[in-house]
Amino acid sequence: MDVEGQTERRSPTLEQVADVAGVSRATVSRVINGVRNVDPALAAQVQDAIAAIGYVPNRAARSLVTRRADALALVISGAGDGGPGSILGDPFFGRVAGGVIGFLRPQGMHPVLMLAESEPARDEVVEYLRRGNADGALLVSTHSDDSLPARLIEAGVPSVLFARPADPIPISYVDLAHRDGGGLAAEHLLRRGCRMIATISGPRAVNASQERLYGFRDALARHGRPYVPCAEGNFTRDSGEQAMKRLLAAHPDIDGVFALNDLMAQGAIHALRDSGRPVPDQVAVVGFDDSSAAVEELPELTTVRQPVEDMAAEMARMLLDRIADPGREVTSVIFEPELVVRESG
Amino acid sequence: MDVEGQTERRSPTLEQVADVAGVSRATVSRVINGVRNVDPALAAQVQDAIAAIGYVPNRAARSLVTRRADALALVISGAGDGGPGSILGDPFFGRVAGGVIGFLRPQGMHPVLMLAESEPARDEVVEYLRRGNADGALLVSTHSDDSLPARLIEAGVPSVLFARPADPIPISYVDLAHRDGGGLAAEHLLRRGCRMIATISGPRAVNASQERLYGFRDALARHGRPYVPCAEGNFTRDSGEQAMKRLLAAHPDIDGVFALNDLMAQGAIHALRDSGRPVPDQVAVVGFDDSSAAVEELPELTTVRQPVEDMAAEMARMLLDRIADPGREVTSVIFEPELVVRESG
DNA sequence: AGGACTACGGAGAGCGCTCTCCGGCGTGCT
DNA sequence: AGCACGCCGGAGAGCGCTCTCCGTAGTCCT
Repeated sequence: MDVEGQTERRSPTLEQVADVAGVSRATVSRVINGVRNVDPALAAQVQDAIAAIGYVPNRAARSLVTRRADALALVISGAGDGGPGSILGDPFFGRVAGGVIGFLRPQGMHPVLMLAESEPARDEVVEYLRRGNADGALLVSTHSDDSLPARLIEAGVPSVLFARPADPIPISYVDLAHRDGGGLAAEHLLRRGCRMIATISGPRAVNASQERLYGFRDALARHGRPYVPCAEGNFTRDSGEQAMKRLLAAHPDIDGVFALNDLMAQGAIHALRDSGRPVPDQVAVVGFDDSSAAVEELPELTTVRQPVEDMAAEMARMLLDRIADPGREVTSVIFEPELVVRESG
Repeated sequence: MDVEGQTERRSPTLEQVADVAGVSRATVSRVINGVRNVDPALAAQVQDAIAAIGYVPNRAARSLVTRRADALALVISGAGDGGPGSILGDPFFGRVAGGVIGFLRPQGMHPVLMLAESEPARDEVVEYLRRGNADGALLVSTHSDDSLPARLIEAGVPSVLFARPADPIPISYVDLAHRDGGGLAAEHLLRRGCRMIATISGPRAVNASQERLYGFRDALARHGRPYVPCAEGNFTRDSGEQAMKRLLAAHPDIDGVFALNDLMAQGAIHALRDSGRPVPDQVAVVGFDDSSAAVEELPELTTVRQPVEDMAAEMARMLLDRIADPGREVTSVIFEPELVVRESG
């Protein structure tokens, strides 16, 4: 018993296929990659040989010569405090991942999942990509002051962002017309006849939050409502509940609330219920995202839909384009939000 | 301007480092990989050269000779109906991914995320792994009749399962002592003095569901309660709500409910509230998992905690062990659940 | 002091694949 | 009928790295 022989059972190589098919390596390679015309009879021989010995191309060998990893990194950057799990638990990332995978899979690619919630973690992401472990990065940042986009550009790694960068750097991105979304929410609340409208915002550092708020306030201002009270949350359910309590303490007559995401909207609804203000009868609540959280709890949320899966798929498409042609100009695609009216407002 | 020159700006190679440092490639390789003793003075020279020209090792070249991809696949198998997003939206997978990443990252590894919710998708997973894109698979199956574990073994891909396989196949896994968890829930409800106890189960095909139920019923039987009504759900919030309604219709006097996961428990609570039975005052509800859903909604759930992150980390550890030493026997690690008492029961 | 052993750097052979270059043959045009 | 061109298969040179093997130098034991 040769122990070496046991473990060294190697998978068949292209050369073996060539031997079996009675052709050269080059021809086998051409058949596999579909480049140039190969005589149909020869091609069939090659295919038979491949099937006969169960050949699968070796990715490392191919990568070595093509200088492509045929892999993308999906980087969740600027993640929070509660360890790796906390951020991934957010259904938002599930939607992004789902959209990315849905697009990539038909191309035989799969994303490498990376978290970059600390500075050393970000170093590692850059290092990983520089090594050629992936051909590019899909970046989902939770903080707008994230250094990663700039660092990736500097390292020459093709990248596409989900949401525009805070600083003007030459990088492609997809984004939502957040202001329009805020406007949609405002018009809806106005249409419902709300008189005392308040908002629950996200952290100031989050650009999307600012934009939604801006669009909301702007629309209200255009209807002669210059002042909108605002309490700051941090996108968690609990923070929404706390924010709502603060708002109620200051303005007991609130009859309309715009929360900048669904989770905070749910929290707000609970705070309202606790204080004896049924939703939507006394207070209308509008969320943002149309995440799964919007329909998981009653009343189902009226919310501004963000087509996250489509945006994620587009992001992947843009990155693939860019990898195929690195010279191409950076681009951006902005998606339009949509109001989804349900029970809460 | 030579266009070729533009795009062909290649990253420095080990050979260039060797030239700069005035040593051989082998020595540079030894310094980088820390094998054998290298004269400290030479090692320093090499390190300086690496820093000077910004060298990073090429992963493909290394993989080619070491026959290792230094990557693992995290496969979510048997996923459901609602497209890629639906399953990833489940916070459970976020916890698994978080646990895996938390363990893998310190080793410089990152999981490749794959979905295998259809037969062609499973084919692709096998193919992907056979190509050597990853050294092994971390498999999270939602259905016990999943063919993937067996196929991966057959393909010689080192694999570790989250939850034991339905059929006895030689594969390593981590799992929870689900029966003990069911027992914990039963004893808690008994302790609370519940008289009419019902259960909301998951799909029959899910082994974990059967086990939790078995443990629950067994504990009840030991206390002279041979019969426990059961309505079947499918682990979604809505199915829990529907199941609860069916249970109430058949047994209006229910005062204790054990739902086999938190989401269904939340749904049950809503159904109970809608029917004018406050939780926990009239009916005690116990969930399972201690997912983020358990505390996102009021009342916060009394539930059986499953240490998913720890289990996922252990799974990664086991897989790495197995890859390092393929001859090693398959093993299993069973985690103990823990009762977390909150407001709902 | 001589021999054997250890320590450590260098040379060189690939790992499995792609791709350029070359050559032979068949076809169409003059 | 001769020549040029296009089509397609084969040969061979690497891609960047690791690792075995070898040689030299230093060390310890008898």
